[in-house]
Amino acid sequence: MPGQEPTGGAEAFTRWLSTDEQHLWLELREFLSGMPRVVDRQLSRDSEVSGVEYAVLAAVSEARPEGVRSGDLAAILEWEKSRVSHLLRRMECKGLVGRCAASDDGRGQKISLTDDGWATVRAAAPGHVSLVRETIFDPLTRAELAQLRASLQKIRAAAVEKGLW
Amino acid sequence: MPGQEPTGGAEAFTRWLSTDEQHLWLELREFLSGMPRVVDRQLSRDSEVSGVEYAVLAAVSEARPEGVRSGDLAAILEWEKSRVSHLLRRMECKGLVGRCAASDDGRGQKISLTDDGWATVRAAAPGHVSLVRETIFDPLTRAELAQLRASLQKIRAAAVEKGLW
DNA sequence: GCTAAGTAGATGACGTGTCAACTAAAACTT
DNA sequence: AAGTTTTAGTTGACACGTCATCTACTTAGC
Repeated sequence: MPGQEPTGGAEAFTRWLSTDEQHLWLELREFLSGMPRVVDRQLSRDSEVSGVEYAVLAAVSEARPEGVRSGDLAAILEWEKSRVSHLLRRMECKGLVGRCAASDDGRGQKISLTDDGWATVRAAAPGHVSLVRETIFDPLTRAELAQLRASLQKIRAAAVEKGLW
Repeated sequence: MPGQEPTGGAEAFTRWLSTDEQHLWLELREFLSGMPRVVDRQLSRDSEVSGVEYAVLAAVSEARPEGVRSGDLAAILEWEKSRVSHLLRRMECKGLVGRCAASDDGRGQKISLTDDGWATVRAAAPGHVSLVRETIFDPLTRAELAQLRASLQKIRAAAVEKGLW
């Protein structure tokens, strides 16, 4: 539906989408909004964390044990710093992560998991991985997976080139 | 990073992700969070609407001219009713859509575009379609597009089967 | 050393999505 | 017709992401 000529205007040389293209774009849009919801739902049904919280827990759990700088976390996750900051505040309130002042830089903190954070990520990981495996890796052949990855990379590259990624 | 065994636990028979699988899953996650942002950014840079607003405008613009029921809108967009309701309220404030009581059903309203809504969607459509074409349809071959669509459908089907879609 | 520029991160405002609870009108039941 | 159940849609609380702005520290230039 969004991709078709809006009834009435024929002003410019826009190459509107064909019916086939519209179907794919629709499928893609549904995938973009639906898939994160699926991940979220599985996690908050089977554990006490949301998808984004899990991403943070997992990232911190894989960093050096002294803790990670919140800026590094933002880089790893490819998120905005403020997004990380907001989320860390909420997660600190829940007792999932702890912050302590960085020794070398008076501005930053080292983020690390609390015992609760560790317990939570350990409890959540198997279900999460199973979901990913059962929805992504099991239904597709190796060739399809490779092709999928290549296509996503091409799309991303095109967006990067337009300066919008 | 989320998909690997959380250091320390070897309790259960979880089939953790291989390095290759982790890379694909990472690519996919970046795609899931990055792509909607790309669409959003293009729209709010070149017009006065967000991605979700555009989706509503486009959907309403293609419905019968008397207007659409908000529930139908939710079905078309595959959104929750409350999401549609919230968004319509905001869009009504901006003067993009109008509501009038449905003649046959005292509960519902018919949603339709205001002149402003029409002008907005007509102005935004070409740029939006160009973005989609240039990031999705131009970089990929017909075969890749067909394959992409098939893969997304398989993934979605697997999620539906798990009752999480 | 002192000022200027840059960096780490926090914060507030705002738009957005979700869930659960709610209101009111249909539709069904007997 | 009165009561029950569905259905349409709204609302409020809350989590979340983005943007612009702010503070405090660090670094570079002189």
